[in-house]
Amino acid sequence: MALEHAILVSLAERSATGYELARRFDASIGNFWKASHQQIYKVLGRMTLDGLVTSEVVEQDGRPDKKVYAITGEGREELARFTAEPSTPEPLRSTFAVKLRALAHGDRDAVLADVHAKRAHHVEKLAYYQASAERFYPDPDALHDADVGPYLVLRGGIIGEQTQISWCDEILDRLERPGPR
Amino acid sequence: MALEHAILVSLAERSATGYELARRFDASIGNFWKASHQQIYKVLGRMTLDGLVTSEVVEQDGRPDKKVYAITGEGREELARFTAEPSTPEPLRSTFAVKLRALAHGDRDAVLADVHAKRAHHVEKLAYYQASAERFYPDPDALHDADVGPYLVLRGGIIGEQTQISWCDEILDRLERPGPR
DNA sequence: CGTTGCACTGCAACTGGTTGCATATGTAAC
DNA sequence: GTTACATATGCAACCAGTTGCAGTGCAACG
Repeated sequence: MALEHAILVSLAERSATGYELARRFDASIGNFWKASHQQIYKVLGRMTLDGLVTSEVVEQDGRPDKKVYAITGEGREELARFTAEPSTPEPLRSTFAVKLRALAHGDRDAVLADVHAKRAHHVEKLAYYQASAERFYPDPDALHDADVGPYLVLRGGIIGEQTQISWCDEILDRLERPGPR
Repeated sequence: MALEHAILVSLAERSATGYELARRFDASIGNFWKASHQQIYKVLGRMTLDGLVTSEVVEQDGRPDKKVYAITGEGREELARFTAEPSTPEPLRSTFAVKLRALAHGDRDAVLADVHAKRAHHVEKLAYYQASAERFYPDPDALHDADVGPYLVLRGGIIGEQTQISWCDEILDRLERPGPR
């Protein structure tokens, strides 16, 4: 149930509406945890009942009313409890690896095209992460305490994307090698 | 629904019982797709109805009867169709990253202990992957066609684990730096 | 002789997440 | 004027996967 905790982290950094949270889950938080707005509203409802967050309706003109959610003391406790809990190794699921493993039983050219697309995707994400790093943490040796975690997460994103690109290169190098086909 | 395809790949390599598949999903296939035996039996049932696999009951002495599953022509077609289909970027979900991001709101020492545990886990997996590579593909420049896919998947596992270890080292380097805490 | 462990299959209940749809309002572009 | 887009919230139906339980039978360990 880590979506709850991702929401708590996000609200601990700054209170927000469900809609804003959904956008954060498209960008910053979304770099390591994806969630749709439907899911977010659903979970926010349960979290309110559980006392982890509270909401306040704010009227706006020119726009629909919104509910601003804030983390509660209980929410902060839960978040601290979560960080203290030992984590279990995360089961990985890679559709791409399934496809690659199926190479000999399928369409080699199509897989190759897919690897190219995957590579381009990771190049784009890497550029985005690197831009974020330069923008938000230009001097990584002098970070505020509150920034250390987010910075290290971003670093993980960067080296992760670099690795994916290297993997694609290794695959392409082998599959596009002169001769076979 | 990639579990179906993971099962098809596995059965294309060799026919098996649900039980055997479950064990493969603990090891080789399980390196990139996890599934419990309950899930596997459930999906095998559906796949039989869909005509992707067939099963034959084999009596054994000293052991319970078993159902040996084999891929059908239709299953092979589906597998080929799957490899030809462009894949969408996989939404990632990392509980560890959520925790790391929550560093400032939680228990620093506990998170640190968790990073150490995570590092040890990846070191172990890396060793296992490297042993597999040496055992099954001692000469990567001379692979059978059928082995290229599996080999490249294993390579992805190896560089992925190395990256995770580097990430842990970077985190530890920063968090255990003299001075703080 | 009892316990543990492996081989083997499966159902039932639940949870987390996706997809599709509904609804309301204002602003900007065509 | 109409169409599209952004803001804003949410329900209902469905699907994939997890957890817990249940059962058979043989082999090995102590």
